[in-house]
Amino acid sequence: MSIRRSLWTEDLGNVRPGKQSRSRATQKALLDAAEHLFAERGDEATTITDIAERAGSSVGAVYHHFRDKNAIQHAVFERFRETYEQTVRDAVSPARWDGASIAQIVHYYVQFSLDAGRARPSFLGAAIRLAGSDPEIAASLANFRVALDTGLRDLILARRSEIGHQDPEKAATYVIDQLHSMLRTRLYEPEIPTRFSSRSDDEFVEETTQSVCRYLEVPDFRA
Amino acid sequence: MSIRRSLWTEDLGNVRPGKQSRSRATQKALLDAAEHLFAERGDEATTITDIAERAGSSVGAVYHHFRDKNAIQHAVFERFRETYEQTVRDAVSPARWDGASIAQIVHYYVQFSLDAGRARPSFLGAAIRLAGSDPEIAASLANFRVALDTGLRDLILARRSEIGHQDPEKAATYVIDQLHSMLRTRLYEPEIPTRFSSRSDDEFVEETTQSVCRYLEVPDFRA
DNA sequence: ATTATCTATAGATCTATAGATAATGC
DNA sequence: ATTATCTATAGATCTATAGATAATGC
Repeated sequence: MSIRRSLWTEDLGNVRPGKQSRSRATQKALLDAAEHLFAERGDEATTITDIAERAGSSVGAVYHHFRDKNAIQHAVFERFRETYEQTVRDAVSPARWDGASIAQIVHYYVQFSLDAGRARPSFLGAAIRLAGSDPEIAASLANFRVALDTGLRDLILARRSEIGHQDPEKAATYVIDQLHSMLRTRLYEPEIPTRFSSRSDDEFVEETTQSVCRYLEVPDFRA
Repeated sequence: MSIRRSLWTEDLGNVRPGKQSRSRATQKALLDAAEHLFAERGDEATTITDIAERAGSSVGAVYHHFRDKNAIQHAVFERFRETYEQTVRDAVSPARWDGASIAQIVHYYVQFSLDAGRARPSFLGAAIRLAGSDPEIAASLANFRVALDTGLRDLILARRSEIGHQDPEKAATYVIDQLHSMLRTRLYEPEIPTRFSSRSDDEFVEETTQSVCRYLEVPDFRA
């Protein structure tokens, strides 16, 4: 039997809730395929046939599980969001950084971000490319960014006494921009290589930490 | 009469050399339209009809001037390249910075880049988006980047005696990455706003210069 | 006479659906 | 009996061309 439209129109989800164990496997294969293709060439250059082929499935199966192409895009992003939300919350939890200096926070935060980005390059990569053509996804990603930035900012400003810079609020904001701009360039923009990209991650972490510490005028103490 | 294919196959150009004065005006209108649309939504989401409409022209006219869609993309990039090449060469010419300190170079270079980017946002924006789907354009843009980075690096290392950082080569490379990552984020990535984007360009220039000077350990002297 | 432009449309490509077949689990 | 998958294809959209009409400049 073919898809009953009402099922899709009535509920708000992007994925058909499966009733056989096969469903989950197929859905995962389709989402993995879509995630990689979106990250590599973007959503517009990716066809339904591409996704089905890469997943070792068929076009019909795609439409059994997802209402339309837009639903696939949102499902890919939704999976990213669910996984990432918790990670971000953990990363900037004050408890995690209890007793750490600003230098230590910066050092380990950059290191962690590089490791996370390298572990699954398509993950945030797909989300960033989807945000380019879908305002709803862009808005959701922006919220994430605000949560992450605010968390980091609070961590830094809680250690305000370490800071020599005459305007700690402004300086903390600048530093967060610096970290995220440089991390994103290093991880997700291979089409325009940077000078520093030939150097190791360790050197990147080291120089970034030094740069931030000297700008904020905090002691570079990372024992 | 319709297009003679041989004209396109034989020559290597992307644009038909016009023989009437109308030609130049139509070509400019088409390239302007394409540049803006490519910058806003990317090349894949832009149709030939979109370009013709925005230029106040017709689909037939587009194909009179350009071999195919790919030729339009390359022509847009080519126009960017010709204009930008000279600007970049001027910007990093040693003569221009004769007698300037590192602090002054950084300050005015960032200021100049912001002004140039704001003056014609679609310009580099279109080139960056085109690079995402065209390896040839990506390679050309990468060459640009190398020329610009090398020029800046030479300017900084020619003032090596000002630098306190123990590894001037590494530090100069890092600084160039920092400048270009942050400029690009600030100018061309509106889908993911940054914390600092609510602050003025003047503050951005000021904090960037301070950050660079303190990291390099050069005197922040900008008289 | 040549060059530039327009309208209309053929041909290619992609999304989404129909209808048939295969697998699952009560 | 229900759910999942496949193949084949209708319909929409986009690129590129054909052929007719209008403007230019020797």
